[in-house]
Amino acid sequence: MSPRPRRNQQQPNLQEAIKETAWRQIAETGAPALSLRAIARELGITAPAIYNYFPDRDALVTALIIDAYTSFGDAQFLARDSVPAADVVGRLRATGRSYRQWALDYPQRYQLIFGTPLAGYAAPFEQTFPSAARALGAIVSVVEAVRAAGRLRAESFPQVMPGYEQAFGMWKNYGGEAETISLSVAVLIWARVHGLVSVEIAGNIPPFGVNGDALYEYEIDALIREFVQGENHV
Amino acid sequence: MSPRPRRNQQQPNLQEAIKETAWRQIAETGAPALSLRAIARELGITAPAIYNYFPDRDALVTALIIDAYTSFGDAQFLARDSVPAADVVGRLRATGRSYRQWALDYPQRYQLIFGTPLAGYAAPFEQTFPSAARALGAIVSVVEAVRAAGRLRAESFPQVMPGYEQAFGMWKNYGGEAETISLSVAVLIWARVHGLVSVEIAGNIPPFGVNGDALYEYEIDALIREFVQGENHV
DNA sequence: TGTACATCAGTGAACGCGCGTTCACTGATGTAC
DNA sequence: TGTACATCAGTGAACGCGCGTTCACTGATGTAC
Repeated sequence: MSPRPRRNQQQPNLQEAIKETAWRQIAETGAPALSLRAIARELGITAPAIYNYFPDRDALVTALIIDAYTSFGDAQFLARDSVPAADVVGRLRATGRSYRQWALDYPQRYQLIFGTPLAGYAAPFEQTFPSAARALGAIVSVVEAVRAAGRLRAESFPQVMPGYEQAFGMWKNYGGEAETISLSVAVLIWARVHGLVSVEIAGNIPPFGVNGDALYEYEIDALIREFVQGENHV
Repeated sequence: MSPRPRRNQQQPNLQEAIKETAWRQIAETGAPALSLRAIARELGITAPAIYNYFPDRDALVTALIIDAYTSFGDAQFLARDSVPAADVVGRLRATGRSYRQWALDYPQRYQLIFGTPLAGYAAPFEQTFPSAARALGAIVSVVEAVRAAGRLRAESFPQVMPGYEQAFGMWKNYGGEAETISLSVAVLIWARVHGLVSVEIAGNIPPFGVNGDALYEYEIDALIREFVQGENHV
């Protein structure tokens, strides 16, 4: 009962080809306009063939979202782990930089997971949550490391919101252990970083271009100045 | 040649009724799914009747965007002007609070103007720019007032990006006079505020609820701490 | 090596749907005399 | 006050389109003997 060899020579991995084509279309016409028939057309197959790989359109979207979170999380952890664990500030900086870089590299993916939700599509929570929690867990882990090193300055930071206690409980299963205060601070850091990045990506104002680098670095410095105490230049 | 009285008793102002219905539909099914036929159905008229008020679907969307910017700008200036001009910090605080409040009051409007752009729709720049510049000009004017009072702390702030010089030139026609540095700082402030608000609105994480107030106040305090010097409590 | 058979990825026709937009029209409303 | 006329907001039918999804099918591929 060995697995059957591929039959289609042109598209050895149709499942992947479908997703790649979907991303290209999302980049061109936006996620809401994603169309199975258009994907099939571009791939030179007929639309029903897609149903051999995804039960329906929503399942394809879900797969795209999970892939995006996974790719994003990979980039986050790769950046974090490129700096020695002892250098907590360096890790915070690297993770923050990586956040923007990934968003600039894959703006469509970024918009799909963090932008306006798709109309008529509700992401199945149980399916997407693990990859989402893992991805956002990188920043949490870095903040937690700052706290564990006794260098988190958050005395005046507002208490985490009650509604988050439950989410935080689930978080621990996928995103790793962290004190509540670390999660709270991470939410604010995430919001700041997301703000700059989404403004830069959305295209509602002129692109930041190279100078976006300087603005972004300034913002990361401001975050470190505000939330980290002790020698900040390693 | 006096204007003709209304003929339709049920809908004395159909143009407005169309826009209101459009907003309701955007709230329910998202802006990309906005449909003239669905609007007509809800209003009890036929779809072609809409063409007496808007030349096509895009024109309706443009009108909605302009209305949203206008409403947003009104709220911004109302908040700003509720504080005496001499109290520059109070004005910054009031404008910042108003930003979030308007977004929470009208999340669909907020998403339409600041969220992911609509696929296949390109806002006609000349039509939307004035209301957009005016609306965002409120924050700029407040930062400029801080600067004019000699209290803007922005020595280490990165220079404004070259691509913005042109945009800034146009800005002055609609958003008012301001030094380049004030615009630069305003962009960052806007990005921070937008980050928190869009995270809160998008629904990708649990809602902040009442505790969002505390987090938002913290963020405004942080901005004032960072960018304003002198006695900050008036 | 050769033949009969099972698998199953992809096809092509068809379904019902909602969409934006056009067009000739109608009939109530208002105006001119 | 009464009548003929002009206006024009809204109608209803129709267009061509693309969509997601179903279904019976086909025919190349692989397997068993």
